[in-house]
Amino acid sequence: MLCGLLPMCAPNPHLLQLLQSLNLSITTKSLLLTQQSHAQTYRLGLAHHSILATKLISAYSLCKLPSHSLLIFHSANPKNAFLCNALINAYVDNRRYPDALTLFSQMGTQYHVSPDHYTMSALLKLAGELRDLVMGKYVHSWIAKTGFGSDSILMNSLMSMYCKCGSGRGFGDVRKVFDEMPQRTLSSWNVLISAYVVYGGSGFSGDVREIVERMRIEGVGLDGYTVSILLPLCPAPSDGRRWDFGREIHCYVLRRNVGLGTTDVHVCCCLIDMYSRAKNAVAAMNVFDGMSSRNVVAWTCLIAGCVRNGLSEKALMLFQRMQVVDGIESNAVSLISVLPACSSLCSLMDGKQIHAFAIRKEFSDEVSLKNALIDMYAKCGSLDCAWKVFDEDQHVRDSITWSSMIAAYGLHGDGDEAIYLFDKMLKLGIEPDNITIVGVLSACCRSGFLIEGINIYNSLAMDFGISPTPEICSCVVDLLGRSGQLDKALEFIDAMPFDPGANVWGALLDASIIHGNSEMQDLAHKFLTHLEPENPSNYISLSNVLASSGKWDAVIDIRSTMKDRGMNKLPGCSWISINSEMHSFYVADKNHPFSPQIYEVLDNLFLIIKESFPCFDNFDEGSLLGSCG
DNA sequence: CGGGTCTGAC
Repeated sequence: MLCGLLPMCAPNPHLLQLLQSLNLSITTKSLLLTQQSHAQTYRLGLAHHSILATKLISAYSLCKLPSHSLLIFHSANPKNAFLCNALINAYVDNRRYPDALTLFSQMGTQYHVSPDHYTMSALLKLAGELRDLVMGKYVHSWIAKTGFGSDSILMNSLMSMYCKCGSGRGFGDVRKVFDEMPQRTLSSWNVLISAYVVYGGSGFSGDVREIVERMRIEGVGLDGYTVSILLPLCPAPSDGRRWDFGREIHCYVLRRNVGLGTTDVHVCCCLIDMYSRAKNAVAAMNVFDGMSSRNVVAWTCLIAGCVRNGLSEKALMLFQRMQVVDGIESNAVSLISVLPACSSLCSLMDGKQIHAFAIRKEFSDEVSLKNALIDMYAKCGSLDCAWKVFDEDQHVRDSITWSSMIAAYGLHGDGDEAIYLFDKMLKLGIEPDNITIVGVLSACCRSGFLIEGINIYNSLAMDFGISPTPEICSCVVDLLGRSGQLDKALEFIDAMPFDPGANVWGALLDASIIHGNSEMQDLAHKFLTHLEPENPSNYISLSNVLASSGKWDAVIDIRSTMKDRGMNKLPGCSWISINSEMHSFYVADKNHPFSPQIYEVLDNLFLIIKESFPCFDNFDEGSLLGSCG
């Protein structure tokens, strides 16, 4: 008997080795390692081993293969709570919620296993995902009955559930659990702060600051999670230039080696993103350069940051380096992030290359990527390609896809197609949002469709339940203004439910310039320079108008005001790439070798425009050139 | 030497 017992008690070297290899599979989420370990269990005759099976269920779940987890579950007998809980979690993590529920209900009846507090933790996660407050409260009462209220992790799960299921009064429940917990961990504080972020509106508000201050008083330090929750709140809009919480948190990270300083990819990504939003591209770059290892998210953070700050060439260069230097493949999100760089450089070739990569990687079912491609093609001048992307797979479309294509037609001056598509979208029962409306209204503006535009605007509340946004209102002002109804545009501005922003006055200024209304010009200019005293474009546009009508005294006034305030307007520039050669043009530029021929075509185009659009009658060539500045 | 909470790019 002794001989038979000994091998059971002594640690089995094969078992230990397999456990280590499985732990590695789990930390690296490697399918290959998981499969190798799985094969080993058969070779060593350990396929029924409960501990190995539990680990394998988790490992396959992390590789997004919950069906494989189920096979493992079936191969292990008898069932116990470890196996059941691991499989329920595998289902929840892979969004197979009905399967998770079924297994829970079968635990007692079919497998004769009693649910324990780990099961309840899994159920809380499930309730949170399903926003099922009834299920969540069921677990809460189970905890109260069984006396597991001192299990901090379970209580953290409970808070997290209330946060997700809350709908309005959720925060009160989160707070109550937190206040009544006998023992808190740092994670408890982290859940509390994320709940404040969910319910407390935007920014580094007073409530959040209060919690962080309380953590300081109670001697609870921040960890990588805390920092990742707080950084997206910085810089808060209310911070202004008074205080820089983002930088303060960065200093804390460096001082206290949070997440081991610059090795925590999560923390670094949040820092890069924070600095990018604070318009500090240099600081973002420094964080990136200091990272010991980078993944696709880190690269994408930096690329998106460059795009956000107008560094499009840099964004494209980084995109290339990510793949060539670090050997990291881009995913759908990184492609979506880099596409606007192609748009702002009008680089159709770069955009097409990214599109080709997406096709090779079979990302074609990612609707957000499709939307980004439509937008890119439209902005790079290829309406045809935009349409092809829109048209190809009719199942992969959401309301943004429609909005993007409508905006694309608007951008290219085809108001008819834009309105046709808008109607088609409505007929298919797809709900427009305020972005869709801006797209279709600006299409109306560009094509001079006053009646159609106003009709859409008037039907917003009734037909779509959309209330006007500042952007929508500025479209209406543009619409009325361009068609010469300047007084109505002004009336509309007075009746708007919020203070008109710079884009509203800008639209009115453009319209009054087109229609030669100097009174309205002055009014719009006055408000515009009041709202944006530092924007040189606002002065230039008026100065150009005054110059074209020979009012040189007024021009000198404006120019000297600009000089006093140290304003410099970079001259506007257009460019086009023909046979890989870049041709660029400034206003009234005559430096191009083919300048005479180019102006001849321009003159002819101008005549055609004048004949086709009578509203351009008040427009002479001088003011056309002038307003291009 | 098994299963559970909180974090990132569009």
